[in-house]
Amino acid sequence: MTDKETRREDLILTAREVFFQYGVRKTTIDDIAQACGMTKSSLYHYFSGKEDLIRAVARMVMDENLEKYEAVVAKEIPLVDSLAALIKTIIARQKEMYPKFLASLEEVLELIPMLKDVITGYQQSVLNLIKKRLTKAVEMGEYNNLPVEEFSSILMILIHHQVKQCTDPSMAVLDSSDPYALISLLLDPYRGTSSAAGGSH
Amino acid sequence: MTDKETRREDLILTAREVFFQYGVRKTTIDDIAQACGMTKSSLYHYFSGKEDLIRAVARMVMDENLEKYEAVVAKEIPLVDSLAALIKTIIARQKEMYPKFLASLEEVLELIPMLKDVITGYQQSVLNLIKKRLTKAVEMGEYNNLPVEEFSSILMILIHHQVKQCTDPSMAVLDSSDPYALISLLLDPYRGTSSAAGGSH
Amino acid sequence: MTDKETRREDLILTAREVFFQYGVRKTTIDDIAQACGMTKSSLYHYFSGKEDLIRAVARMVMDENLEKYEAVVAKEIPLVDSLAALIKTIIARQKEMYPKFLASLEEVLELIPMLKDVITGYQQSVLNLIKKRLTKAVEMGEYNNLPVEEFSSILMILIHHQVKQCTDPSMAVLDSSDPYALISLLLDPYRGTSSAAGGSH
Amino acid sequence: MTDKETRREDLILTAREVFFQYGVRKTTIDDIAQACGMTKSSLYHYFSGKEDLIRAVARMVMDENLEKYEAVVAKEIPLVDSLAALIKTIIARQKEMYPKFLASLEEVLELIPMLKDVITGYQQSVLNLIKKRLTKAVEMGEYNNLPVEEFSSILMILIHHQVKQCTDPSMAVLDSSDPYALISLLLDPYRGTSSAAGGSH
DNA sequence: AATGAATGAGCATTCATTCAT
DNA sequence: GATGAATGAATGCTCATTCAT
Repeated sequence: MTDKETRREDLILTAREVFFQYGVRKTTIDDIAQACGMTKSSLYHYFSGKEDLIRAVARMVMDENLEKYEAVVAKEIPLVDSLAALIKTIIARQKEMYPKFLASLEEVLELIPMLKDVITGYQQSVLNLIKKRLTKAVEMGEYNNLPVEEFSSILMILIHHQVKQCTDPSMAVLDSSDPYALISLLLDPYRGTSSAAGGSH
Repeated sequence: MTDKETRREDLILTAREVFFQYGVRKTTIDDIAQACGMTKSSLYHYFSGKEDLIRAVARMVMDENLEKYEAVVAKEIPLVDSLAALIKTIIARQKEMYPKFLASLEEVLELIPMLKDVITGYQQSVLNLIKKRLTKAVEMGEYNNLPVEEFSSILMILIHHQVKQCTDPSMAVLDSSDPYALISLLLDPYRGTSSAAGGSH
Repeated sequence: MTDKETRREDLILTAREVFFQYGVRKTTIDDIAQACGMTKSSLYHYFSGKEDLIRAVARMVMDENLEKYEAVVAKEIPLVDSLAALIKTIIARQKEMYPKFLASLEEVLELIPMLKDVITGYQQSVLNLIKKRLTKAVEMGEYNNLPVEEFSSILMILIHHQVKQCTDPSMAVLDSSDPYALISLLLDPYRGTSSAAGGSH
Repeated sequence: MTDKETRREDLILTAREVFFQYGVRKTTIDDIAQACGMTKSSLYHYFSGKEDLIRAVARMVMDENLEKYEAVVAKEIPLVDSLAALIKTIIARQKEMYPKFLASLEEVLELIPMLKDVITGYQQSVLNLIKKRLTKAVEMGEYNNLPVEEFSSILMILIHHQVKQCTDPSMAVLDSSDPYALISLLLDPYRGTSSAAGGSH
């Protein structure tokens, strides 16, 4: 990686902070430049414009996230634990780094509609992670008659919501204190006779 | 109601149309004034600013909606039918009148964070509608062991998502073609022995 | 004319001064606003943008000019005197009001290509003025065998050049001290036997 | 010529290409640097700034042109042919190499008013070429009573205009299809009795 | 009650130029 | 001799809001 590319990566990191602190739309090129300790014009040395900047940040965030989530789901633990761990990871990631992540994604779409494919692809990837995990659980006989398609989506949506809630607790609709309980609640009716079905919670 | 207050109500109606056609952020005071057949400045006689306008519209919309939703849930039909009807009503309301409703709510929050309480209250009201209906179904023995709290929230979240999807189908995660089937899927495991438990679907 | 329209006309007059002092491209909206004693934003109350402003000024200038030129050519004097008077009028107009007139017209075209038709039309109008006058002289037998088409164009081009020279004397190629002599030089070979052919110079 | 000077000449050649492809104003230092296969900063080793660059290119272009034009006029052919050939050469030069030449010259003047002397000198040189040729024709008895001064200027101006037209046909005022005919038209009245007066057209 | 007029703060982008290495 | 990095100044346009009439 050249010097310029390295610096660019650093700048993306900084930009990410700013974007997710103020939101994508309210963030000025000037804001980012200041946070980077340089002038607006200098920033244009590394990025062709605000869109380029947003695109880069979005890509970085999505890549990082997917990598982490895949690692979590890959662990050999019971389904419910696995999903609960996934939720916790996702939420932790938001809290730790991007308080306005999802709100921003929607803003991003408004500013750069062309990014829709990228974002949709990202969401599909997360959805597929869940789907694969459910399928595996069914194949191993831990669950019977589980409508994998539907439950993948339902879980995805619930996760999405909990992530949002953790960003803005005042919007709470569903008590997110215990993801494990929530998942159990939904999946228990389909639990198989296999002794490995439940989690170790 | 004074003359001024009556006029104000009319203006709110008009503003609502404009807000939900262009979205809250993109709508300028000028847009609304024009639609109201008056000038920007005149609008300031009735509203203290854009925030006041948004607040008023938001309140009106929420009140109207709640009234409609309550009427739907009040009907004496099986639970699943009732909930499916609610979803359909909510979605229909969006499509029919406010194609950008939800997007706008989020924009609103960004522009006027102080409105958060109002919106949260609205969502709690909808949630309570669902909770009451579920409770009633349980009390009537149609469902057993149904965790009302949790399922109210889950349903609320899924409705929220489906409404969003109907606005922007490209973001689809869960196939929304048949709300009835989805609800059945979730509630069936708790269906009681009572013959009235299921819907007439 | 409403108050706003009157004010607009005033602003156009001021804008004209600024445009032709600094040139169209170098003139900032801010420059004009300042000259008008108002702020940028206020100017946008009267004009939709820089293009609108330029368009308005261009129209005003062309209309005024054509009116004056037509009056000059309408006078019942010998051809050479008539044309010499036209040249003098055009030049006087430039000197008196718009030191950068022609340069600006070209800048205008670069900024707003859609104005090309308007400008071309203006030039055609001036050309037609000359053509009509030549034709009349031929019909009255003052000149014989005069190729009207060609000489109209040639005269037009020479006028164009002299106007340019008067703006920037350092670019002088043709001594413009005596337009009358120049025109005589070109037209004399075609002078008819009629005693009215020449001018009273 | 030192190494640096040689390199400078090369760079001027390249810069010329770029200037006349995009026009002087729209050409950025970066554009030229890229075309030269170096960076902006490096260019500043050879030129003190954009002005220096423009100046150098302008001088080169003028020198080249004058050389070519002199060669054309030096040929021993009838006057009208000679002038027609000159026009054709000038126009060809524009079309072949610098589609934006004249526009650029005017842009140049706007950007660097100090270049006015240089350009004026160039135009005087071309004018002198024409004057010399006319004088020679008169001395050889091909034309009588031809006002050399005036006609030199007139021809110069018409050439200038035709060159412009060939760049932007929409601005056409004078049909440029046949320069020969135009020149004949102007000069014929002064043709001498000498058999060599006319052209071989 | 209504309005025309005016405004200030805000923003993405471009480009010639400088300078340390 | 070459370059990457950094910069400052410039510019057209938008919009919520205020105020005198």
